[in-house]
Amino acid sequence: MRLATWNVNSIRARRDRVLAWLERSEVDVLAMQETKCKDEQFPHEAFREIGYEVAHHGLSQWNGVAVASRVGLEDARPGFDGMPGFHKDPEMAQDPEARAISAVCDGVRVYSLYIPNGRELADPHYTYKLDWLARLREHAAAELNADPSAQIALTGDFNVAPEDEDVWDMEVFDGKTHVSPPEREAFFAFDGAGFREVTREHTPGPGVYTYWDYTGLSFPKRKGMRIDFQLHSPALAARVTGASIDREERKGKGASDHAPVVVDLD
DNA sequence: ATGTCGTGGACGCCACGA
Repeated sequence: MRLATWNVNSIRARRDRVLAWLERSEVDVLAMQETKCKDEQFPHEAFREIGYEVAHHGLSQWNGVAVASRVGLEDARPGFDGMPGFHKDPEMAQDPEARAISAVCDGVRVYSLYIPNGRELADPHYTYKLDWLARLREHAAAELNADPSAQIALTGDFNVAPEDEDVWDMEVFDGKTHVSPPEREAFFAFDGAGFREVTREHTPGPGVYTYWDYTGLSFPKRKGMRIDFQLHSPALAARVTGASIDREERKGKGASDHAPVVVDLD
């Protein structure tokens, strides 16, 4: 089975490009983030025509996550137990956001995750990001604890660059989000919960990224970040035979600012 | 070979998020 994750940055703007990529990439399951649409706006029929069933969770023009599969799609669940919401005023009620969905595809529970950006270190969004990651870890740990043989994939845009080599210049990120010690601790805590990041060993750096900002010619200048990952439970990680980052998809007009991150399973 | 992109609201720009 081939399992991919891709922040598509609007499925309506990217529909034909995503479909064309699916048709030639031999991907069986694709987790998408930032679909930027409500459920009724998702182009389910176009995916169905090329053989993929889709579970989508979108509440507004922000966020939006989906799992597309051509090997079965069962028990789709939006969110996860304990998922926090957000409001820019911490005193107000926190609004739910469409940042997580999961479904079982050929025996694997695949999560599509869009971790909050954090914005600035002093922003409430940063606290939200850390809380969101901690709650996700607690949920994933409980799910694995209930069945240690479960095949679980936590895939998506983590908005964390875990290693210094995951950004093009650490000095530029001094005092910024994505590289702060608490964010990195929150990321590595998944390892302690039994979830191993499986793509890096097959796509070693430095200079290997999954995201390049649209501004300032960052892609041709190779100023990117590695922030998209796949964290697998032990039973799933044992099946991994390879991984790749399709940076060709970042090229040309109409590209997402993220590249697909692909894992091959036996 | 490329000097941001996408969405929505009230337009033909602005606000917002990234």
